[in-house]
Amino acid sequence: MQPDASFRDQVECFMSLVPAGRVTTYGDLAALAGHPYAARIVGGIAHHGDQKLPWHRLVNRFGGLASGYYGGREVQATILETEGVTCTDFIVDNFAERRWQPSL
DNA sequence: CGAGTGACCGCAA
DNA sequence: ATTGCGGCCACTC
Repeated sequence: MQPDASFRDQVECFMSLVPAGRVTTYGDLAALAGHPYAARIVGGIAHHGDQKLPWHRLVNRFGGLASGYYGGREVQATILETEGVTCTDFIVDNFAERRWQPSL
């Protein structure tokens, strides 16, 4: 969270802080970056951002996997299971309890 | 610089 | 209950 870090940088920063076995929503990341209404930007950036970041831990507010994820949703689901997150029909199981939050 | 786009969110019909 | 539409903001071309 550098002062000169752009919205995109802040999102990527929080993203890298997300622990394995935990997921977060676009809206939450956007709000953490300081723009609660920029949830779409997070997704847009993600597609153009670094695949090295845990984008697979990004889900919509329903806890469902994103559509059009790099490689395919099945890949993301598999990765999430590898992280310790169980998914059913591309939906994170116990999403409410698996949702990661920075200061809560 | 201007316009278009986007892996979303929320509400209305 | 489900479906459709608009809107906010930042990033890309």
